[in-house]
Amino acid sequence: MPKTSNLPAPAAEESRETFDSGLDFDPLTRRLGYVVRRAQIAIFQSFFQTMSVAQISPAQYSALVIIARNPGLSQTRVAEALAIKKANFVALARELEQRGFVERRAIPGDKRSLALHLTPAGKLAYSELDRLSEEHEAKLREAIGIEAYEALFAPLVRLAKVNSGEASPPDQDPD
Amino acid sequence: MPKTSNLPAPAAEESRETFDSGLDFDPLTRRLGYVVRRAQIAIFQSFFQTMSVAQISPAQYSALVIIARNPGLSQTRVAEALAIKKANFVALARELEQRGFVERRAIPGDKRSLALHLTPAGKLAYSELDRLSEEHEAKLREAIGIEAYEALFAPLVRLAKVNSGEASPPDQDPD
DNA sequence: TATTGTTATACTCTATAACTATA
DNA sequence: TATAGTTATAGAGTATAACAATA
Repeated sequence: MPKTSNLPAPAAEESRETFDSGLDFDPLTRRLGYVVRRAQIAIFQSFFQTMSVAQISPAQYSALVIIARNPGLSQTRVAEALAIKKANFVALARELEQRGFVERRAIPGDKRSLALHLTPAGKLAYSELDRLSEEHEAKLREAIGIEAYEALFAPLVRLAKVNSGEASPPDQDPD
Repeated sequence: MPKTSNLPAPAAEESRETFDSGLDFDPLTRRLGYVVRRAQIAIFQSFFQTMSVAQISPAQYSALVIIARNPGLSQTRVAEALAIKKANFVALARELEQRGFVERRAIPGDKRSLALHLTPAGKLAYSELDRLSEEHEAKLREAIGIEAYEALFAPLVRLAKVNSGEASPPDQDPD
């Protein structure tokens, strides 16, 4: 077992943590977008490693979660939930269907929509994916400590909603 | 306040903040990769809005910062610092050169390398970009509060280094 | 008219291989 | 042989427009 270093977090003060390569990253380490992007890339790489046995991408996994927890949604609704354009969700849904994880059922009321459900095989795969992804979370927790880990979610979710309402800055020139 | 335990416990309370659309996002809101990705997308969109007057992308901005703070680096070194493949950095560097922000100087010692420097126009543009990007940071700070904002950097930088050393998990089957 | 699923398409990012000129 | 800059290329991811079937 790797030693659980629960030292009181580095505290960030004046010696702000930076990236390797010994260069001056100064303003960048204070640009949240840059730091979040670098973290996201690293986390996805780590995710691919942990999930490699399951051959599942982050996007596929997120779609399976939404379908598993909200059975019967239409493709458009699932795409909206994931903030994916419905046109781009077609290939993703088809892939999941061809792998036998997802079924598209015709709906009585509306002949245009297709209701998405997990197949029995999909449910089985999903429970394994849930276990693997939780294993991945554990790796991330160990990397940064449980308090820091837990503290990240709320602010990041709020950041994800930045822009949600606003569209036009101070001075707009309509026309 | 959540008690600081380092139990492998799932903790995570019950009322975790989630995304809009009223659907059940349950495991996803506990998947750091998903939350970080959604935040990154929103922050970049916000960045594009704030920086629209300067017509600069996050990647271009990050390159300008590295060149401004570390004058004389070769293209390969700048690309490495930004975790961009040197092949993909060519177009980026060329764009910055054509806009008159960056100059590529031949080096006396090595005829292969090109040393990158900001031009006077580049330095002028950079100071304006610095102002605008700081303005953007202020928006993000206001969105989530300054304490949460400040607390994000250190753990995210550490997350960005996940994987940096390790390549093979516990059980590997070489060949 | 509006909406669902779909196709086609384009544009950006990213990853790999290979070339050239130097070293 | 190795390295810096470059080209070409292929693969993802994403965005828009448009279409047929249905509402």
